[in-house]
Amino acid sequence: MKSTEEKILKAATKMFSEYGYNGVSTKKIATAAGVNEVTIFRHYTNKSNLLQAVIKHYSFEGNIIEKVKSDLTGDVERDLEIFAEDYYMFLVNNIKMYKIQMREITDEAKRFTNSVEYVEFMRDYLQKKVDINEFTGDPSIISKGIISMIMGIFTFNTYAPDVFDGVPNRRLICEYVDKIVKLYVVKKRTLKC
Amino acid sequence: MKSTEEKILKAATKMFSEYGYNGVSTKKIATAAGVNEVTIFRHYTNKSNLLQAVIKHYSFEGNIIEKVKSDLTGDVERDLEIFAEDYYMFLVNNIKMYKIQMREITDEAKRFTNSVEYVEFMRDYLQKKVDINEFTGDPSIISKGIISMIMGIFTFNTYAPDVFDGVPNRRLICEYVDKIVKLYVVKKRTLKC
DNA sequence: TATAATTGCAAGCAAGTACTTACATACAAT
DNA sequence: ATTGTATGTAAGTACTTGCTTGCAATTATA
Repeated sequence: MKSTEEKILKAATKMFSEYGYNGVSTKKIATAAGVNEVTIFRHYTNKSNLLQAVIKHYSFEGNIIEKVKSDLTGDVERDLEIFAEDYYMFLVNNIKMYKIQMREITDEAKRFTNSVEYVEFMRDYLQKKVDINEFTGDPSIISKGIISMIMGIFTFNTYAPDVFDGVPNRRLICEYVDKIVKLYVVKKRTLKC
Repeated sequence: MKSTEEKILKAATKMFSEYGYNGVSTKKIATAAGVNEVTIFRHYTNKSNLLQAVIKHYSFEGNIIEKVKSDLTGDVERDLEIFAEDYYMFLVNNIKMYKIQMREITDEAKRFTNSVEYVEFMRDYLQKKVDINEFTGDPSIISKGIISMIMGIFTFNTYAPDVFDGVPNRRLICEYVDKIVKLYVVKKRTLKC
């Protein structure tokens, strides 16, 4: 059984992501959550505070660095795929928060902080592989390129899937990772796509 | 001297892109435009209609297909750079509309229609180059990859520039185009970045 | 069983919103 | 000089919104 706070938080996340902060009323959020409007104010004081709670709740939920750390194998080629896949799944799983961040967070420094950490972590990983001569690309550029590509694919897929005309996201991601492998990984294996 | 309608349209574009449709009042748009609120209703009937006018006005302004057609040289390597540069500049020049599209257009089919046309045009261009053996990549995948990469770079740069940590957008774009040239262009020239 | 905490309900308030109406003013075309 | 057109001003209407208050009902705890 879900607690009242959870119900409110879940409904708020859904409504904010669909209609935007100013596009939905506390009354509607309450209805969606199946609680009385007053209950929202009792728990979160005011509407703005509720949005902050939604954002805060998300940052604990989606710890992508821990996830990728536990997935990595040590093999550069495989790990590049994992970096791409994990980041893509992170966006897919947090699509509501992605939309909220796009719309409501006005402070740049607080937006996509997960992505900032992720790209730094990937850069450091690749640098180590460069040091032991397993990888020849520029870690800073490659890591930023990978998450940019995935963000772009995800953005189009979310807002204008027509652009891809049926070509699946993973195919595009795989093709891109393949290019990097071909050009910069020392011991290449077979191509995946 | 700008006409009243232009002043309103410009102010509305700015306000909608910054604060969202529901985040700004007609009163505020009027003040920003330096006209009386009533004048807005006389020209655009209602607020929703004003948003439509903003979107419509933009679709005439940013004809990216005509632009790239006149820029293309026939040389694959150079033209790939042009496709990338023109699309990037298109996004930069229309950043306000980009934000409005993200926030306010709920009908997917009407979002990023320019990009849909652009990617089709690029795909057809590349297919011709494949037919005459100047290019060996998959036109459908490569064209979608290019605009995805640029969209991703632009998205991060707009919403979370921290991700790039000072690395310029054009550098990332150039690196990506270089990869495609290296792998798929038959007669390669020198590298650009 | 008694007590405390959580929630629902009804009413309301102050402010803001989109939009309207009526009238006055400025200016350009005839 | 007159007329039509575009704009400003002032006032107001009907509605929504965020938020509060008081009280009753329910549930959990002791």
